[in-house]
Amino acid sequence: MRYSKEHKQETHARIIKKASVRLREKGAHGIGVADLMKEAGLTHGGFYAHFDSREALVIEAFAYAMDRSIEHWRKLADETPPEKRLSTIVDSYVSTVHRDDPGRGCAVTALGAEIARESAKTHKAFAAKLEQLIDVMADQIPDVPRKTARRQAMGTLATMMGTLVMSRVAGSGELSDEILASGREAALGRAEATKPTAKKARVKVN
Amino acid sequence: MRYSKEHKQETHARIIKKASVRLREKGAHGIGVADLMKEAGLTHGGFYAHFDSREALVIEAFAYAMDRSIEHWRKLADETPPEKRLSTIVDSYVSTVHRDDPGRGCAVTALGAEIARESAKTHKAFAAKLEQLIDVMADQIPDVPRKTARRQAMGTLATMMGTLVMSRVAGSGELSDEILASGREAALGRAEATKPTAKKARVKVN
DNA sequence: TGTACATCAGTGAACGCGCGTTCACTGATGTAC
DNA sequence: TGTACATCAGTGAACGCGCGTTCACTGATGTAC
Repeated sequence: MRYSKEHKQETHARIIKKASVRLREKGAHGIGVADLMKEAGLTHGGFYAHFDSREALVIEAFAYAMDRSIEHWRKLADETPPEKRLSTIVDSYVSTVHRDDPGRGCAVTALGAEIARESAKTHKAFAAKLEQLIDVMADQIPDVPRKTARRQAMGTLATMMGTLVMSRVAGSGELSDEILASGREAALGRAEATKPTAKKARVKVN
Repeated sequence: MRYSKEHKQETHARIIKKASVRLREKGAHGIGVADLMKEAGLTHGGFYAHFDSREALVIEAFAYAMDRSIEHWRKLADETPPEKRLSTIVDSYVSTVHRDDPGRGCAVTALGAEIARESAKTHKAFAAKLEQLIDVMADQIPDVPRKTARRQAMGTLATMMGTLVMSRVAGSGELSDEILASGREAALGRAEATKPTAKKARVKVN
């Protein structure tokens, strides 16, 4: 063999890493194979030594992005006392930093609607990673049955993601900041509201 | 003049109407000018008698879709007693019918992430319509100051939109249905929680 | 009312361009002796 | 250790195709007389 196995793997990983950033920034169809390879310091011809097709790269790059999110959330949770874990994740997600840097942010908000229209293969891969994301979120909700935690996690995630999409649509002015603030409040308010004591209080008024 | 002014306007409207469906279904870049014209029963050459560019059509078609949403929400609200208006809108939005028919659904969930990457012109048009959507939503929240209503509206909208995006990413199986149920609960739970009495109860536990 | 002309929405061929993919080739490095 | 050979990651030209846009033309209908 000309190059060591590691060499090829390293190149492969580099392509995916750079692509995962640019695809989140520009959309699943917003950047071409040639430019993606250039990002990795290569020419376009070598692409097919690493991937069967452009679509295969999109799938791998997406999975990579989702794995980084999952990893990031787990790390945030590890560094935070249990009762503050959820709010720490929400605060880091629903932020101007995240809004203004989609390339290193959540792949669901950046690519979700587009991927939902792709081939069944791409779609399936995306759905599997979303399920993992829900699980990590549910892990941060203590003192309730798993089913409740998952339900809670889905609701909170939906608020977080919807907030980010809306804030990006709104640009980066006053309205956008207002949306972020409202979304943060909505996500955390509900999180608070379903803690055991809070839940009791909420039930009282329904 | 060959045709009456009305004739051209009718054709123009027909192109936009059909395009607004197909663009929501296939994405802002998912269908070409020729196919869009075919949808309207025309050939592609005539396109530029109606629009300066493809982008101009996307902007008009998007605005049309948003206007239909706004109209639909207002109509739903008119037909519903005040205290049930918000939940009626949420129920119709966070539904399998909406999830499975993006072409006739909310343009923000279908195109939001994509449009956020477009030219400033497109982006601005989108942002203006989003603001209107927030206003309509805020109109359905009675008994609180306008500012609170708007904040509440943004949070609820974020949950609704995030839920729909997530459910579409999840496909149309069990997970997807679970996401819809959780999102509906999250959106409505919060709406309840911020009614005057509920708000008081929630403050108590914070 | 009937006829000649002007208008312009709509047609369909053609354009230039960018994209995903293919392919013959290169040359640095691992392997065999 | 040194040399000849084999491998294959990476190169860059070329391909076919679809797309947005342009343009010369058409022909149905409104208008002028």
